Amino acid sequence: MRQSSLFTKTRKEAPKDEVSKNASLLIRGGFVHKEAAGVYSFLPLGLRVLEKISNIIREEMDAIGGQEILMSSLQDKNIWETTNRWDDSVVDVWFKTTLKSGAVMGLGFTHEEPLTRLMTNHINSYKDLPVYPYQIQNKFRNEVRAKSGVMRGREFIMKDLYSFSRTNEEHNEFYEKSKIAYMNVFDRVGLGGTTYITFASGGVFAKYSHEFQTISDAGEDIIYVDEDKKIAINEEVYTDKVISDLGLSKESLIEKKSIEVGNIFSLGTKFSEPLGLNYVDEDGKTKPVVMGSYGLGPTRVMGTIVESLSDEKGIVWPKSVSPFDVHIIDLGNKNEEVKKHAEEVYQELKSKGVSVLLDDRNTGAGEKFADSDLIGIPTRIVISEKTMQAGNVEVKYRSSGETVMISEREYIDGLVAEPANNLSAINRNKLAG
RNA sequence: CGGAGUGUGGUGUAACGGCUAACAUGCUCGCUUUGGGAGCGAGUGACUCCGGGUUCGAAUCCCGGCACUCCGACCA
Repeated sequence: MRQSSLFTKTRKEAPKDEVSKNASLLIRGGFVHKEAAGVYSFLPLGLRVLEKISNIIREEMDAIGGQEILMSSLQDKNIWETTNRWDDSVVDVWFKTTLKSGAVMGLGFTHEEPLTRLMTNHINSYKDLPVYPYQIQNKFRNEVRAKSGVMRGREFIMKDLYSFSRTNEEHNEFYEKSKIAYMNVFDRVGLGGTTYITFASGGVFAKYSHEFQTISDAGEDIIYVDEDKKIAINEEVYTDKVISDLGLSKESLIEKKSIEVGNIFSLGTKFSEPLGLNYVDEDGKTKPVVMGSYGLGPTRVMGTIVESLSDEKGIVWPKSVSPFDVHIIDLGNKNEEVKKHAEEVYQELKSKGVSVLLDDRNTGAGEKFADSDLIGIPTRIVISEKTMQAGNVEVKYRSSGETVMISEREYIDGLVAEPANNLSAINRNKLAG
């Protein structure tokens, strides 16, 4: 894409009412637009990042048997009354709205109820199980206090997968697989090193639920991390008993602030029983389906990446989620030869399947560099009189700041487009096993 | 929901109760410049969040509302 035609502009200063680092940088870079507290629109650059994150999640969910669907946001109140989750005194984050007829509907904050009911149309026999539908969809939560930029919004995007299994054993098997899939996601988006599987309160059907917590000062949660075992305990269940149950010792646990980027729950038959989601087993008996739910928010992941990986100059996107692979800086404003050449390199890279943002604007070099740092594309290529005369390109890596002069031909020929699906072999094997 | 704070051109700021609401940035035009937000000049752009009140006079003081931010509580 040509930057001259990109309708968003960067800003030197963030609006004064944006304090959080993620919103400040995302707004300055032109990734998002704030509509209201906790409500953000995604602009071209931001949407590209969001789609990349979502696609990574899709690949990992599909790899463990997920089937993507898209459910409605408007929710039928009757079904939520069945499980006693309609009343505002029980669930205080509902947005509710009234139809012309006078009927009241809700805007979904999660989807256990409607999906469970939906699945009664499709699950009858043990032969129909297990099954793992998921969606990536806008969720609405009427938070009393939105905060931290895109991290805690009133409208946000969430991937929610629900598992439907015959037995607890079958459920547990999938539950363990989902942990691997989740860690794959966080690895791939660049948060692997700082994200921990965290034990949290489980509810009626399981001793624990599991959260995926990324260490960050911008976080709202407190967890206790065991660095060696790569697991953590949420403050809410941090007791001597839990520590010893998990085979950990207090001495090796370090208190950290963290961001909850995902969580998975065993639901047992909490929803299948009241909503009548049963199946006939091999023995001819009717049994309730065993369920689990698995949440992961692409918008929050995006915010967490910004919080974790940005520096004083701007964002530093990992390649896997960057809006573009390469940022070409064309310094040939007054030199048609240079301009033309930058255009040629742009076209050639595009033809190789490399996604490129070409800064062809007629502005000063300093502004181009500053914007490039802010936008945070991992690889920057500078094309100028200097580089052209030498037959070189200057390649600068956003994360390290390292600059190399390299033969242009050699560099272009060496570039290979990212494969659409780049699950690592290691992760593949883990899943196969 | 408790507490605190803030609302002034697109953005960031200034203005004792008193002249035509100032400065920077952005944007437009011209010239200059071209490897780190460069320069000069000319323009453009604000019913000072909304509604009342006090006053000869309100961006400024008072009341009400709305919005936003922060701290806390909350976060199936």
